Amino acid sequence: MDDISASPPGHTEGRRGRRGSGKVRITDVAKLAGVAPITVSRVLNAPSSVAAETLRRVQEAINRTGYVPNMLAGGLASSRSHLIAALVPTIASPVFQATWEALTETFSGAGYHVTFGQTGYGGAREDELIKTMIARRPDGIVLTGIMHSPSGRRRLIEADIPVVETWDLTPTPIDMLVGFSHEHIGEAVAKYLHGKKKIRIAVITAADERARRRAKGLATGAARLGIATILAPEVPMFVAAAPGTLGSGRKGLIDLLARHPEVDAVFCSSDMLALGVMIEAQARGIPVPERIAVVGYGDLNFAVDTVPALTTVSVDGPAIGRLAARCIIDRAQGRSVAEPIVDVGFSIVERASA
Amino acid sequence: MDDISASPPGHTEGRRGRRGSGKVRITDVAKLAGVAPITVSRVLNAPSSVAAETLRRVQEAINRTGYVPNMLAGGLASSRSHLIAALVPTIASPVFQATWEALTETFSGAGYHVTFGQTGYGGAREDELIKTMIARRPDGIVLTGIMHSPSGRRRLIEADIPVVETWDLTPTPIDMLVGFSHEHIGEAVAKYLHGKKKIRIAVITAADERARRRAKGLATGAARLGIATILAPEVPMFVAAAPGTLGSGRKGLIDLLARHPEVDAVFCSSDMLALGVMIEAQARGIPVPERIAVVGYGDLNFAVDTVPALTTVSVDGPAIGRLAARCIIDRAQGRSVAEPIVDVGFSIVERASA
DNA sequence: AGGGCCAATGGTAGCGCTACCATTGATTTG
DNA sequence: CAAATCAATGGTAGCGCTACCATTGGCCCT
Repeated sequence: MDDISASPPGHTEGRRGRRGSGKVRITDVAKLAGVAPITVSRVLNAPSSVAAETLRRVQEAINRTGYVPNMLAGGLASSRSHLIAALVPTIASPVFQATWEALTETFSGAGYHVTFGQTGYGGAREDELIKTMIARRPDGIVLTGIMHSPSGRRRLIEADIPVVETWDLTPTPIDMLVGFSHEHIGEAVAKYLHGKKKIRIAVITAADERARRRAKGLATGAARLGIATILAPEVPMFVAAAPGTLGSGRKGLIDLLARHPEVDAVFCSSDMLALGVMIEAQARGIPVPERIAVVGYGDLNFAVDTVPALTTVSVDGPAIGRLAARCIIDRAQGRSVAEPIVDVGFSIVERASA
Repeated sequence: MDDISASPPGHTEGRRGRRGSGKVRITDVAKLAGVAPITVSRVLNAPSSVAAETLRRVQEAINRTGYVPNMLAGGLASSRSHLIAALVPTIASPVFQATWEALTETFSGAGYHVTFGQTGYGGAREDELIKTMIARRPDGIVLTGIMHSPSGRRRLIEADIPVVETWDLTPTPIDMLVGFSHEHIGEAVAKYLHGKKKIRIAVITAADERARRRAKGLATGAARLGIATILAPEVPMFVAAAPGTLGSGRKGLIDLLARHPEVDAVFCSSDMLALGVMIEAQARGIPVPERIAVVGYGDLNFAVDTVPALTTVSVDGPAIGRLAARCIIDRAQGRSVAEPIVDVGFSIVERASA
């Protein structure tokens, strides 16, 4: 009872039975520590409910054996997988980076692991992905944008898992929501550029639904102010796979100037596009912002270092991540979520390019 | 036996017993289809072993009930989680993007889901992360770079899970390896710049171990060629968290020119840094490549569109991803892996900047 | 025709963990 | 001082699935 006899750090003692991984299990640790398996479980999941001396003994046994709990088994038994599924267009998009970082960080602090599933910007694999995600029984699901597909919505609702939609706004979320209005951004940019005496505003955008809504907002705002907009056709290259690239920004400006030489301002759907526009402008000797003003979106870390420094739309990405995580954690702990719909807003960061 | 009577698409029939998710289980589907649970399991996991008519009936039952298998239970029972853990510095780094994309794609095609764990560039949380990853019993683990920490190596070996190390080379991998030599890259760049009559080469690098080894390779190569190098101290900002930024590239060049005005070439540890260098050079009226040549690393999608177009080191990222996935898939299927150590090499893409 | 073989399906017994209730002994309370 | 309370621990019975080994019936072979 008080003798913790060391056993050789368990392996190759002939795999037991017909199945099993042949690895250390909770019962092995329990035996070594002279307690019941459930006590080891408590040491791991609710250490405050175990006596100090017992805690010590069990922890020593864990170290001695190199025990690593099997979360598949734990999750199955407790219906808590400690897993969060995040559906994102692509993990590499710098626009969302800060959000996923904060999300991961916040969840990690609460004992959850975030796993990302990539839907692609078209959202084609979305439905299939939701199914495979639900198959792992996550404790929460975070979506990028609003889930539009009815089948996807149904699946999520039937799965009975807390869901947070992010980076957008709708009066009818599936469950919870942390985002902002893309239409309002467009309108605000129109107003901003109007204030800068720009009257012929164009848009260069990647084929992204939310970007398109920002463009629509711009058109609405401009119309209201009585100024012209030129909604350029989508930049044809690089559009599908990823957020806009430097190259498509350059091509966008070339195309735009060919068709509408009178343009005096461009609203880009990402800072990378905006950088491309400015590089092309510089190559052609077009002064920014005097001749053409450029506004980006995302406020990426390089925006402050471009020449001229980029005026851009900034969204508090980390806040979205933190709040989304909070929503799910609160829900998981049985607390009711005070604000199931949060608008984090946005701001226009004025620099030199517009 | 032949009557598939519809039951109301199961929910809210009062959660059974004291536990359980209250959701459709495999037995519910089996009952509805008039078969044993194991047959439903086979429909899902080995459909070719089931008669066509049975297959049809079971699939209809699955659709009717909206059944989504519980992979926690399945994984526990079969010791196959269909999960792959990938440890990466940060998911957002554009340098690795193509690799993770190909990796995810290849695994996805074989029925695996890839989950990413972020170690941070310092690798501080690495050990802890490995533990939590192993707790989910992945069928394979993919590492970015070589695992150096002895405790990490031990854990991985004891876990008895296939491991692939990537993006680097070592004669003593834990298990399998797909990468290339960073030293050789440095040497090749030295040779390349020497061929361009550059004799005072500097390095601007992020605080990344592999980047530092490329710099070392450059020094080695330059020394062998009898030309000078200036190994600049690390750019002090943005260094820890992420790959180099545009801003740190600009700062790097400023710093370098202040201390070593004679510099005639700069090797950057990432294309983003290189872009920053070129922007700063342009702002100062320094002609690239005539006065200073710039070489990047990564061959990111914007490299071809910078002004001047960026000469950079290209690595076949997708190949690394595909091959790493193949290694693990082969191993999982009991096949022996023909080449457990693969050197994918690299190339220098000559454009205008050097 | 009898044996062997194979394709298709099922019964049973776990996988490794935790929820749910005991149970124990020590401590408090009226 | 008996009853009630509490902190600490344990026994039992699953969680939902699949490995393993039958079992069944049809087909081929000699």
